[in-house]
Amino acid sequence: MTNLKDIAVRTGLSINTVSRALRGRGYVSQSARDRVVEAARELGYRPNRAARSLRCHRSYEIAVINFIAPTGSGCDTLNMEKVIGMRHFLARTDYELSLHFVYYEKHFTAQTALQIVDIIEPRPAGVVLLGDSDLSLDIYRHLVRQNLPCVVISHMERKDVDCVSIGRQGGVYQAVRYLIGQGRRNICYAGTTTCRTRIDGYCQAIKEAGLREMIVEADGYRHFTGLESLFEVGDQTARKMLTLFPEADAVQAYSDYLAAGLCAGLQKLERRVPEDIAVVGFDNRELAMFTNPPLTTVAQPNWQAGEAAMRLLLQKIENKNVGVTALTVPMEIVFRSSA
Amino acid sequence: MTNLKDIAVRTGLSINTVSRALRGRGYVSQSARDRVVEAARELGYRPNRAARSLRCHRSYEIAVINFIAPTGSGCDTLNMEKVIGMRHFLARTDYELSLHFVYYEKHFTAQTALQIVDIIEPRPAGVVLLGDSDLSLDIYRHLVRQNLPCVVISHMERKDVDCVSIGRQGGVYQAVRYLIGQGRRNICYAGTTTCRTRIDGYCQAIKEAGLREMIVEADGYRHFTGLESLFEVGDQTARKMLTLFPEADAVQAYSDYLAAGLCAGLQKLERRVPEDIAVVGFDNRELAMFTNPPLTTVAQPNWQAGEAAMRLLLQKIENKNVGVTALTVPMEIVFRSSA
DNA sequence: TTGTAAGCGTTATCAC
DNA sequence: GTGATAACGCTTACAA
Repeated sequence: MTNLKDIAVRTGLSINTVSRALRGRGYVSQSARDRVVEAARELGYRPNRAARSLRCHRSYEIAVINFIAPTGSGCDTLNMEKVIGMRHFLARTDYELSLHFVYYEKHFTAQTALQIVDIIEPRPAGVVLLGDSDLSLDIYRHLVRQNLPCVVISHMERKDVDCVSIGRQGGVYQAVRYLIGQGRRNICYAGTTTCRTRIDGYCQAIKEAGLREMIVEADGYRHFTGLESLFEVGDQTARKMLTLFPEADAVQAYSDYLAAGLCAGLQKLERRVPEDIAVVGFDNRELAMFTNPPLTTVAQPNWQAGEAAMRLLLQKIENKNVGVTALTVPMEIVFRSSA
Repeated sequence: MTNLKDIAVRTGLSINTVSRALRGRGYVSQSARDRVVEAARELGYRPNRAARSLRCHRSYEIAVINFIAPTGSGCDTLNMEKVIGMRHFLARTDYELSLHFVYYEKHFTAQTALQIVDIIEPRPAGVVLLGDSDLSLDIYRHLVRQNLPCVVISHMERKDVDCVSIGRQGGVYQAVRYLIGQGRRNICYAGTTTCRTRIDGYCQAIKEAGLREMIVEADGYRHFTGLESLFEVGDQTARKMLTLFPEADAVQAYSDYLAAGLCAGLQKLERRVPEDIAVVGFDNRELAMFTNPPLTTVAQPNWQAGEAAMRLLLQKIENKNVGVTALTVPMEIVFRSSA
């Protein structure tokens, strides 16, 4: 493996000068720099990160920690898209992205703590926390206390931690406004009512338009054990919705999964989608393209969220004095056929 | 951060002895060892990986390089599942998993790819190559020439490189046998005919049962620009299939995407799935749960493939003399309603 | 503008 | 059994 010494020998300069030339620091004459760069290219020089880290007391590794609920499917696609966005932002920088999964029980356990220790043992330059959980916040504080730059990608829009959040409320607000613009007047919201962000967006739009709030709790949704049962929940929710609000002509669903079930359920009940009832999904998962009809849905800007989180993290790594920053990435509606 | 020196000072031993005691190598008296271990625990000692790497000329990083076609959606879910399998296998080892993406253009040459790989990769302990491409093989040879342990997760079952492949042929073979067992006698295969593995499995089962080969080329499938058009291709393929083989009572599709389109297309043509025609998908993507009816499909054992690849890679890293090993991970049928 | 020398934390080699 | 000592490749004072 080529090292600085090889280049020094080749160019007849000292190791030191070579180092400066390659990093563009300090005084190096143009001719020396040119020779060094040329030699480095020819010899296929790649800096030894271990040596650099050792000398500089500094790591070039960014750890992404993905919290995974034991009930879940392993790892959410949407989170992986965020990771890809992060990786993309890191391209052409000196940083590596290392991927970690932490399986959590409901609360912070000794088990969780151990997993975290293993992850930060090699002292990453920074950490991105991914996945829904109050746990994220505990870990965030823990890491910050250790002086590790850290960014959370969060469900909620919080101002007290470094975080990037997806503008869920604004997304649903937009979608409902769109439905209103299409002439719908009896717009339901279907989903879990424990999670407020989406509902707040819905209520805001409904209120502004002077319409009636029609919220349908999707029973059993929170305690699902797999996606297939979720689909059935959508089916039942369709029935419930039409019983509570027979006049419904549109529905904003909590998720694409629910929306898919909702479409099927409504069709079984002889309602046409979107002619009789418009259905709007949430997340823009792959399946949104394959439902009947394909779903109009509020899309998560995963890629952008990942990029934004990484940009913020690098800022914090390179300038530790940056204050707490909270960003919100707006959602966008993807129009297909269901609304 | 505690280092060996701190422990040496604390125990009154030399750094060297401390190092040996902690690694369990060489001669160290029991009492010395006990004192060292105790002190290490108290001080919360964690080895400095950068120093160790530097000294031992050895990295603790495993790079996963995912080749991505620019037409694709960014990163295939199935590949990410493999990555998760790999990460899982790495838990509780000293290795990190670092993630890389290489987007290749149409006229991307092996040369370009090599340059990119060289740039993104500062000496990992090993490399896993992921994603469809002849490029993978060129890169594989390049890395092996550099003495870098390397494993490919491949579409084809090859014997000349270290690789883990998914038993596609066997998967389709099983599925067609299942269809035959269900009393189907006019079983089609629909998909691209340029890709032979699946077709070989199909033909094998058909031949063994003395049935007629009925292969339907899915026109336009190869040159799709997005998933939505794929859905339409399935639709058209249904039409074509019924024209060519009106007696068809089952079809093995090239992919779940195609199968989804096929189901919709067949239903438009007044055929019931599975009563009139059974449809079997391939891949077991998330969408297979949301089609109408939910797809019976040949499932990729992604997690296992990832684990197997990582197990093989670690073997190669830790014992460079291991010969070329090719593994095949069998596929399994997931039964839903479409067949 | 360039070179010299020290040191980051660890492990390997050797002498005691 | 144990302890000096010398690397590993790089960066940073500081000297020239």
